[in-house]
Amino acid sequence: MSTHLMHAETEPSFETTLLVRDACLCLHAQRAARALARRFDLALKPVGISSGQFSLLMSLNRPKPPSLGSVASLLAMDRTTLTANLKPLERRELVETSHDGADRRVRLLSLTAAGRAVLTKAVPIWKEHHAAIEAELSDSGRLRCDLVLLSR
Amino acid sequence: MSTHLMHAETEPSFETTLLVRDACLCLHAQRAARALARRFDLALKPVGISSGQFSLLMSLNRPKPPSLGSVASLLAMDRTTLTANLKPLERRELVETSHDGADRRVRLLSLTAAGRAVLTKAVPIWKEHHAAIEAELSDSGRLRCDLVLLSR
DNA sequence: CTTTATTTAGTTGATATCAACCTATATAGT
DNA sequence: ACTATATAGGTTGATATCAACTAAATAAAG
Repeated sequence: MSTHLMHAETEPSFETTLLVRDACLCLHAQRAARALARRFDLALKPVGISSGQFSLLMSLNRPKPPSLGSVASLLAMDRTTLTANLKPLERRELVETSHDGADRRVRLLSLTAAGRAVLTKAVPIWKEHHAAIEAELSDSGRLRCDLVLLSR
Repeated sequence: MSTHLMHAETEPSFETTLLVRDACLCLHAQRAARALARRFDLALKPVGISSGQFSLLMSLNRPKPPSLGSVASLLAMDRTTLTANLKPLERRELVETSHDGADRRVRLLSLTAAGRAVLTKAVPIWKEHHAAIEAELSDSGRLRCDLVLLSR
């Protein structure tokens, strides 16, 4: 009788492991994200922010202050993660929060002058390093497109 | 005199922000990694492991126990992150460690029978959900290839 | 056979990540 | 107005992530 018909749960073979390791997009995305984050962390160290903080500060550089929830959604990040990420930036007074007059539940996020100054120094660094990374890829536009798809 | 010649550091415009937000592969990779992790976290919840723990357990399913460093390198993860990630798995006795007789610095990692049993249940879930994700992409092989490139 | 450099891993401290649970405010249905 | 539901956000606890520093063992240089 075959194991399939018996519904026996045999342990995954080494071959299965290799297949999963090679194929798993979740793993590959994590690996790539970690490697990229470290790369930008290092590049942005002179400015004193991490890659994630750069993305967050950038997302706050708008004409009108966005709400916490909309930024979390933009970054595909849990609301509570964003709350935590804001703490060190508020402590360093790069970001400040205010309340929406119309809807008192909403917490609006905005950059301080110091926050904008940090971005001013960070953007040229980002441009330089991002260009280097795109040069390593054959079609960065297509990759971006796929990543956006995966983010829903 | 132009601001360029003065090397004046003007604040990044909203247009610059939009460019960076749209283009930044670091941000897109983080977003995709977060979204994929959440998706597999949810799928693997019945088995009691996270997506990261699945990847780690899978990477230990080998004929010969690998060293901590080699696994960290495989996962493109800091050594010390791996040390931390092992703790809950060791506590639950899904993973155990031993020492290499030849080189006493090396810590060898291996699955316990319980760890293999968890993988046995997790692999079919992974296969199902991973197939669904690949179906959403036009060319998953190419994406994988790019992600590997970015992981170095 | 020492002395030095390299490799392997652990510890600490800061930040990041999310689920589960909770509060306050706003909106819809009656 | 009044209750029910939905929405925006916070708090807590567990795990994840990495840099900086430390300790131990090995390998290389002399």
